[in-house]
Amino acid sequence: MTVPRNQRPTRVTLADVAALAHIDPSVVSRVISGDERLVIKDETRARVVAAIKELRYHPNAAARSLRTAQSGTFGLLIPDFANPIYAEIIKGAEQAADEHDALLLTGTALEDRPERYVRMLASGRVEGLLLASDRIPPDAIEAMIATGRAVVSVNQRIPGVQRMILADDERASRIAVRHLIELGHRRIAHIRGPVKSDTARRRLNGYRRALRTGGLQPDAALVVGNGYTSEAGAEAMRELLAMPERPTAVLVANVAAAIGALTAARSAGVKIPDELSVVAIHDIALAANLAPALTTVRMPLAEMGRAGILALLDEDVGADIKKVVRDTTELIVRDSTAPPR
Amino acid sequence: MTVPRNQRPTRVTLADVAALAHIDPSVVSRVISGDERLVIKDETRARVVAAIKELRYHPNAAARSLRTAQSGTFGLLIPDFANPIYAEIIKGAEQAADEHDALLLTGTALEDRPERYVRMLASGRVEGLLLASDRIPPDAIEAMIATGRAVVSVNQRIPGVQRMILADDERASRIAVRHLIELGHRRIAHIRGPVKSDTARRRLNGYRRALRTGGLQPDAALVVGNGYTSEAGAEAMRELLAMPERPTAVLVANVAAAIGALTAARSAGVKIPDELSVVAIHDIALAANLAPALTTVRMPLAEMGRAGILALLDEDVGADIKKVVRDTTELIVRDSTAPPR
DNA sequence: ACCTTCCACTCAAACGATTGACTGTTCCTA
DNA sequence: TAGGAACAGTCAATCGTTTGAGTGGAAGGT
Repeated sequence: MTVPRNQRPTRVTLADVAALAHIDPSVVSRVISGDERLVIKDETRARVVAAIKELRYHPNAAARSLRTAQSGTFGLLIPDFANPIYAEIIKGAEQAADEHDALLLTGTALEDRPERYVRMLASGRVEGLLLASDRIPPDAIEAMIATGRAVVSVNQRIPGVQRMILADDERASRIAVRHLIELGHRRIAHIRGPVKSDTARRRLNGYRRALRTGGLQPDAALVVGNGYTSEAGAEAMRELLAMPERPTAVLVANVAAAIGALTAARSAGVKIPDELSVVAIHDIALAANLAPALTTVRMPLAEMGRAGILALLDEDVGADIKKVVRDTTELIVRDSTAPPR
Repeated sequence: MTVPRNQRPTRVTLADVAALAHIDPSVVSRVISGDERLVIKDETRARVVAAIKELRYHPNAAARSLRTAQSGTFGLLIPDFANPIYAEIIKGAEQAADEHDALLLTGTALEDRPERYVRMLASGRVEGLLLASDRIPPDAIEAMIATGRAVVSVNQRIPGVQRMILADDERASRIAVRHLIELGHRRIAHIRGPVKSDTARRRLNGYRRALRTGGLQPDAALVVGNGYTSEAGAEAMRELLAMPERPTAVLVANVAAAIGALTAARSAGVKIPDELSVVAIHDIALAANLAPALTTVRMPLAEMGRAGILALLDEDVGADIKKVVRDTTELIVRDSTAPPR
């Protein structure tokens, strides 16, 4: 068996196609781009199409990009691929990009090398950047904005970024807490996200507001935690369980933290939901497979990814936007919440 | 507050830098690329560097790419971002790419549009492609190979792809089954992956071989399942639990399936590990947070991603490779395995 | 018979960086 | 003191597409 030696038979170019079709390269270019103003005989067009097919011609992306100053690629920065909520954001963004014939280059914002992403923008490799990570140093943010290209943050506010796609975090918390109050809980704790996180703050606000709306007095002692990781969630749960008067229910600000919290509760022999109800923000497929299956508030993650790409495509880079995606925020009741004993 | 209007002050080019430094563009180019053969006064070099800094010059990626015929970007195709094992592969690949100043464009192989990825290769947008998905139609594979660019499969064999990075799937199964046998199990089942999957087949082989090595006779009735999803795992577990004479232990071919299997067992009221030991292939952070914490065999996922990128960087596209990454394959015992009652 | 319009194309200048081949000084050596 | 090396750069072609501006002939109107 011989390996077909496609040893780069000198790349096929527009000129090759044009020569084969006995026509000027510019016509081939216009045929490919579907130029409306092109007037051409059907027969000639057919010759061009046939030549493209025969030579398996594919336009060179770099040349096109150089000429048009567009790369057809957008960037998306996330903190960690292993966190399933970003998988949802990526899916939404990828699909939206795909629908607009663009590519999506997703990367983790390696804290030590933020200038990589500034370069991506400044060099024109990507036309715009979606920021879904809160770990980008302020000076890198500033440098990104300074490139004059589209930069949009999703799922968070970032100082200096005037265009953002947000979910209604407050409302998500309120929905969750209302559920717990309706079940009869009075002593409701909150495992919150990172202190410096914008979403964590908004979820905390929603938690407080919902308590008051339900006629309960927020108790600062019942707010613990400082992180969106399962380790942070486990740590916070241990803190709650060590309290002299334990809460009967807890809202966890993020599903990753909730996974750790459930594990910590299990280790401590606490029965869920009998002794403690748990509800978390973010619904992912995994939630149904936890023990017990986790009650969650679904957040429009994929929708935010999609909206982010649409915002990048919107050519008006100057205009500020603050779009809140909310339509699919809803409570999904599973087995981790029940009335208090 | 006025928004700084970086309304594209007509892009900064090499010529601008050269003009500011009173030198020829070619010198600037050579300074930037670190050309060894360039002879230049220290003072001149300093002027160039200062001009670059002052203008915030960043070389245009498209122009460079057009001239050098290199894009500095590699592609990685996965079936699904939500599957945590791919997060590991991505991490390894991204880091390796980063170390070589390359970018990684990760995408899901949307079954309906495989030609997108052929185009990515053929248009020169990516220099090489890593295939970690088994859902790519054969004709798309063929078209990719036909571009003459580097294509390497990771974690699987793909017909037509002569370069691959594999893990030792057989060995992973053997390690897992040996563990079960050492615990005293005699009736050991296997929840296998997709029938057409290469890795699933190799894991099945390892399972059979380990049974024989342990003096046990493989029983075809104890091999169930056909998928790497949690749904498939749950379904397979139900099948096992419905058997008149239940197994006392099961090897699940993949951690996603294991998650579903655990859920199904829990729903059926089966105590793990008391009534049934479960061990799965692939170790991910989540495994420690399942109920019970899952015993796994760690596979070198990140290492495969890394090795894949290195293979793409290896310019010799013609040479076949079959590299097995194995160094980190090891058993991680948690709470889901115990001696049979 | 002359002018205009339409048709079906062709021409050539960009886009911005890279790179092999030169050029014009000094300085040294034989 | 002629010849060559070392120095410090300059020149210009090239990568492959896109796109505004042109061109020559046929058809149509007056």
